[in-house]
Amino acid sequence: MAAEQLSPEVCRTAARLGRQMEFALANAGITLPQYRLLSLMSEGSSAGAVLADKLRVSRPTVTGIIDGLVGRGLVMREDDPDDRRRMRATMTPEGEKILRRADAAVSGRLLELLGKVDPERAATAIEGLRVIHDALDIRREGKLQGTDALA
Amino acid sequence: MAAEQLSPEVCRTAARLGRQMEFALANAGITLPQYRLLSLMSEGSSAGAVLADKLRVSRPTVTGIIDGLVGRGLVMREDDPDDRRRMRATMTPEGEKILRRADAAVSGRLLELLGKVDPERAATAIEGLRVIHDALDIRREGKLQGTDALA
DNA sequence: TATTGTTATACTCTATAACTATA
DNA sequence: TATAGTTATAGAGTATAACAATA
Repeated sequence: MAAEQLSPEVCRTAARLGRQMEFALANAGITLPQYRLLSLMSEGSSAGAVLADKLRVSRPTVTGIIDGLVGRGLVMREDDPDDRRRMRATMTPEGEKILRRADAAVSGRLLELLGKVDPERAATAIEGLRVIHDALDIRREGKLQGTDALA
Repeated sequence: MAAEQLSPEVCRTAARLGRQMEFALANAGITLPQYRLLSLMSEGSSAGAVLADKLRVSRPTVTGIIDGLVGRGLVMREDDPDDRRRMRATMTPEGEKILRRADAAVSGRLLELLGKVDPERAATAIEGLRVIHDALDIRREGKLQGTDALA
């Protein structure tokens, strides 16, 4: 590191990568925000406010994404018996199936992409994503301390 | 590499990263698609069809993004004297300024994020993005061979 | 009073189909 | 005929503000 500011190439790569993901996911029949939401649900979160915080989107946005997923039979809305203001979203078997298909599509796209560079460098790219994963999780925990109980 | 399929964590990280970029760019007053388009223009492309191919979006989508940027004074539309069907988009000084601000915002967000992990691992993450950059560019050249003359 | 989720509304991005102007 | 770009239209994701129900 030690860099004061990252090169534009590196910055823009993070932006370009997202479009590649959209493409891969379209083949799996799902959008990027839907993929993010299903991923989060598969980790155990379900209450709307928690999902919104973790995804860093507004609550109406979560309502909309869940509407779409419910409409496609990938998610079900349930009442929370402990607090009747709350909603709980749970994945249907179809939802779990499509999430696995989406993971495979993204994996395929990344591997295809990295197939064009030296294998050692490709390994660096994958390890780099793993690092970013850890950084995002550390950050999420920090930001959300105190609300985790709702997950 | 050698992996048959990448772990869900790695796949989903690529999806989550995009949302982080949206956030950083919002602080700079720009959207992710606008950032992608301005980035591409700063590399020399300007004809609409070429921008659409490189961004991998439809031509009407490019029209829309440029409409927004023109409306904000960040881009100007010009006629191509050589072929009057064609449009050429050029960045205004404000456009260049906001692109630099956007790069800085993204850089700041990435560095802040990676500040939470071991410096050596952070360096791996940045190097990984550089690898992905190269892979994307190699792919872009392959896909667009023959149309490059229009850039 | 505060919180959860939804509704109302508006804007951006996205696509496909149809159109105009030019080649 | 073919290509460049736009318009028309529709759908998804995004936000803020306002609301109802519950705590």
